[in-house]
Amino acid sequence: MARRVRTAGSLDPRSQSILRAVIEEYVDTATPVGSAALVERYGLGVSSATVRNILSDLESAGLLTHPHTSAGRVPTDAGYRYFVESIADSAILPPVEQLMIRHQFGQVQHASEQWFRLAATILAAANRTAAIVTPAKPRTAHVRRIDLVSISERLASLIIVFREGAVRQVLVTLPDATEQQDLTRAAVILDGIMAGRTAADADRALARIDSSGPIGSLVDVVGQRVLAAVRDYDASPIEEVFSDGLLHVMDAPEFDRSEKLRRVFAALENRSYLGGLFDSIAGSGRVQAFIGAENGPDEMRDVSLVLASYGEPSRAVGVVGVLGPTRMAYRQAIGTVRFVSGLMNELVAHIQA
Amino acid sequence: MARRVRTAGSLDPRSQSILRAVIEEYVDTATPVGSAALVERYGLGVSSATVRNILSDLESAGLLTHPHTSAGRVPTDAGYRYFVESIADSAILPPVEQLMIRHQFGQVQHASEQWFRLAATILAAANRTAAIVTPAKPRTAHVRRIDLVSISERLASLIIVFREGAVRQVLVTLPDATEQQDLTRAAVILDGIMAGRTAADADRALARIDSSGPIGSLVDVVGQRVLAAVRDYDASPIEEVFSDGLLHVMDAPEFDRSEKLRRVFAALENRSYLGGLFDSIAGSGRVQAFIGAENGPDEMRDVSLVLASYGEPSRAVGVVGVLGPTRMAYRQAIGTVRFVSGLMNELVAHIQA
DNA sequence: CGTTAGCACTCTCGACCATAGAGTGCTAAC
DNA sequence: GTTAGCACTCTATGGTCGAGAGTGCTAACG
Repeated sequence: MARRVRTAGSLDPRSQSILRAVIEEYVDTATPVGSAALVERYGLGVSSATVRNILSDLESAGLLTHPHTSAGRVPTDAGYRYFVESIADSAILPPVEQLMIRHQFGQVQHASEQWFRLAATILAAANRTAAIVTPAKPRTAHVRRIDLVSISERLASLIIVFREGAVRQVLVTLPDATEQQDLTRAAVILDGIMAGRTAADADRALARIDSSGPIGSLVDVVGQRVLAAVRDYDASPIEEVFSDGLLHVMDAPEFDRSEKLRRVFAALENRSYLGGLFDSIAGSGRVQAFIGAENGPDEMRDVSLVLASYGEPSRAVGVVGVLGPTRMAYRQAIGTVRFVSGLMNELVAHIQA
Repeated sequence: MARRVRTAGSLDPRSQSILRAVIEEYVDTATPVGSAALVERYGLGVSSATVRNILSDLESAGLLTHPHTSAGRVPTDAGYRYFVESIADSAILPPVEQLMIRHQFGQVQHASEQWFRLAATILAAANRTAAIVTPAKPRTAHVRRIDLVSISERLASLIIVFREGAVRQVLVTLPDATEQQDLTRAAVILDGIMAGRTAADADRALARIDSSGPIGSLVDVVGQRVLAAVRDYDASPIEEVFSDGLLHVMDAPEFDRSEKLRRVFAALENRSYLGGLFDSIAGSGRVQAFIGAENGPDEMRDVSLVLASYGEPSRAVGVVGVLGPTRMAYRQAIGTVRFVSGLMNELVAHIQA
């Protein structure tokens, strides 16, 4: 009897508040919620019979389901979606929590790796879910600095600092026995050639290099390694994924029997999936929720992600977010993710000034 | 009727081979093994009744147990221990596999991080267990090189390269607006002061610095940050843990119901436990197995670790190893861990030459 | 004296069944 | 439109039963 409710787009206020109540209760208890429990615990001024009618309407609107005839209601993905849309704008972290998080960032050493870890830890703890953070990564990287440190006669450590903040270190086998002094000279030359360049630029610049003489050939060899490293960095869709709170996911009762859990972990270890997802939000600047089956692949149909990108789209962007069961405290999740992504924005802006 | 068997120390050959058969079968099937199955599948030239007698002896020697009266036998931790001792020396990886692993290491970029990842991946795949690798870390680190890269007027990236191969990057807020040129000068000065030094040495050297003048105060500020970073590096028991194959652990039937699994993951996230364990093997240079309850803490009583250290004890040491259910293919595990740790040894020796 | 066949005994596991409880959907009255 | 009442449905729980697996013991055997 879909009288009151026609489409998910327009719900009368009472239906809406009952939907909220169902979601709230289900998020809390993880068991299907019945009409009696709602009336009892949410002081709606009506009887359970009335609530039953409305629940039935919400069900035919596709926002709730029934595991079986005699069980209570459970939100569908569409139900969560409706809920999320309705709260998205108002989900803002209370100032107290904002302050606490800021404080924690103040405590830590000013190394970007520490920030990513901390961001993941904070998100995980605040939401009792898993959290994911990726470093900001540019589409095409620019070299800022090149350094060579002698390790032994024929081996050196090549260090590349990118404008976007990342640092890469690789070992280089040298064509001839070489002193630190010559390495330093080569590094200065390369620095002059490469600084500010992208992989494509650098390729052209390197072609014009005079590779005669002992230093020349050294510059040539190392230059090629730099190029390879920059290309390598460009090619990987995500640099690294910092995660925390996987235990929280294990604790969720819906992942009791380990099959679903296994699928989730498998999807997480598989970076190409995350990479694709991240592409789709990179630069949008807004918090986005991916609920259950919306995620596409089957292995993620039991979880939701709440993600936001940070950074300047024209420079480098990264992603922060939270992963948990579809039965997730979305308001809290959206609030914390929004705030933390804003914070990461500030940090990145600071670095790329 | 512990006739044939008195202590775990001396077993007659037949008992020994039956113990092996039980372990082999149990590792394979994960179900208690009965006398009939043994006779049938292992062509022992005796009847099941005889085998039963021996099984009973092995049980009173503490090497096997009974889940309940009418079930087959299951190895105890002591049983595995006996088995491990008896094969430890002979567990050597076949040359073909050695070659394949070497080949894979040859494929990868010469960056130490990649090696750790690869080592973990190889160990996990070869044993169908989880694998753990930590970078080689010195007890007290020596600075090899210091570099400063300007990010903005008041912000610079400080890069510290350690003799032992690690690289650390932190951001430094500068006391005054500073050009790259001055940063470079400061870096050269600091490099002169710090190179080859430990935290303690550097502390003394820094105290004697002339911190007057603009460069002087810059050197002072950055010097303190270097010191802090070096101390920080010294203080952390493990730099980082690379792991892979956690999914394999989830797949083991003994971790069906997730409680045990949860405990294992919790123990893994908790670094202090791993740190302690690693301390106890660091520098021994041998492959060591920690079987079930031998691990001490309850949360690890269902798993075994097969670990080896690598590196020069006087320099830096790291750990490689494998983590799986106590029901683990120890021969394979010991073989691969031994080989990979040897490989890591070579790589480290190469770097620290 | 070690080995073996035979057998009674024990315990688990899955199937089956009955019952209690939760919650719905419908009807009829307000 | 709301509500009380009630029949109905489905799950979850617990108990019983039989089959099957495997042991331990006893007595016979070489």
